[in-house]
Amino acid sequence: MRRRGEELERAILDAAAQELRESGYAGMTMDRVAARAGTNKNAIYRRWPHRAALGVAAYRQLSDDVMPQPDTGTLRGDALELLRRANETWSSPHGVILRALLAAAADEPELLTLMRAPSGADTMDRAWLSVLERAAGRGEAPAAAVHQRVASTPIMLLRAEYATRGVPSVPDGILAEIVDEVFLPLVRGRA
Amino acid sequence: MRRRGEELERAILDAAAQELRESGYAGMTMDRVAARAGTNKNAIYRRWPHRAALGVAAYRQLSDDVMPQPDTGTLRGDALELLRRANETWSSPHGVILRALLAAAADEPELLTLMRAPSGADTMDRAWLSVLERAAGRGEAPAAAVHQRVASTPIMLLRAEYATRGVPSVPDGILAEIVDEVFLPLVRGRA
DNA sequence: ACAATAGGGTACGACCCGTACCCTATAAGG
DNA sequence: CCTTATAGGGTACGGGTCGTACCCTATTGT
Repeated sequence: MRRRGEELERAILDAAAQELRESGYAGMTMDRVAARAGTNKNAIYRRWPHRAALGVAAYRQLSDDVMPQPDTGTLRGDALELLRRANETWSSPHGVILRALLAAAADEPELLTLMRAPSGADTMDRAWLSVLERAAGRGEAPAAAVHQRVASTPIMLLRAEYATRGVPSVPDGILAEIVDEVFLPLVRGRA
Repeated sequence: MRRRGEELERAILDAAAQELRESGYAGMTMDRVAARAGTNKNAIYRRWPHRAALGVAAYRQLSDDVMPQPDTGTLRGDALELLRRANETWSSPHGVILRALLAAAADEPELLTLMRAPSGADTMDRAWLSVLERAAGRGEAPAAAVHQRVASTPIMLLRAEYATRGVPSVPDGILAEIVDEVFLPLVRGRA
């Protein structure tokens, strides 16, 4: 009863994901993945060329969370809510792994493109855009502010916050500052 | 004639910096640094605990460029100029090394704080603040917009651009977009 | 002159990646 | 049903790296 193809691939991915969970990307070594999957590195390298490629694939197993739309009735409330959720995601164990992967793949462009989807960048952007659209519908924001780059700004700032500080989690005050000092003035102008 | 203390330390740092220049951070191996400095790893590890620590210290040798104040007469011109310079810095060989170091030190908070200074974050922030202050003096910006977080936003966005795309350099159109769609509306509101 | 210190030389253990080789179970095809 | 190509399993290895240990020697300062 020797596993093959699909089944074996699943087993490898599960093992890699488990290693990621337990030891992070730095601890996800090929030998350990092979051992845990009950196979050998041969079968792994036949499928993924690098350790990093396996890491990305395994991370994908790990994260398939959807980002539900918040609807607090105000632009500020929606924005703060989205930012808080993003902060939770990034500071969670998943986020730690994700950041390690991003860091490790910093100089391999192909891996970065692979990372884009699982990092939730697209669904995230859509969520922010729809928050902006609803605000525009309520008259809380001008139509000109419904813009891709405006929508992505708060997340970019949060991400940069993680990159510059080494903190495990960004304090809530910073989130509020991003919303009140950047996002809201950007959308509505300064009152 | 055996070198000691200050002199030896200089030689090690110079060797490390040279290795960084030639082979990047990944290629800056301890053995090679020791060989190039004409010493051995002993002397290195007596001074720096990690490879990463030596990398940071060596990078400091490499980059002591000042950021001269642009003064184009308009807020938009100043901002675009600062952003272009930052883009050049980040896309230069130095920038590549810097990014590799930042990535490598992503999970060691002490190293991140060490990186803050050489990454030019402080001088950069001051430059942006003074641009904002001059704009306020000309009546081009409200006093409320002279704010730390406003000042740091464009650089944060540029940095995030480097992080998400794997590009060696951010195209000028993106810089203009950051200025026109985010920075200027943020400072002056939407006309 | 002599002891404490710091460098130099070298070797080593531990770890990891990626590859090679050889054997065997399985699946497909005649 | 038998044969053959394929893919897994086991294992070992080369190459490279980090960080440490040991022992000897030059230099410094007392």
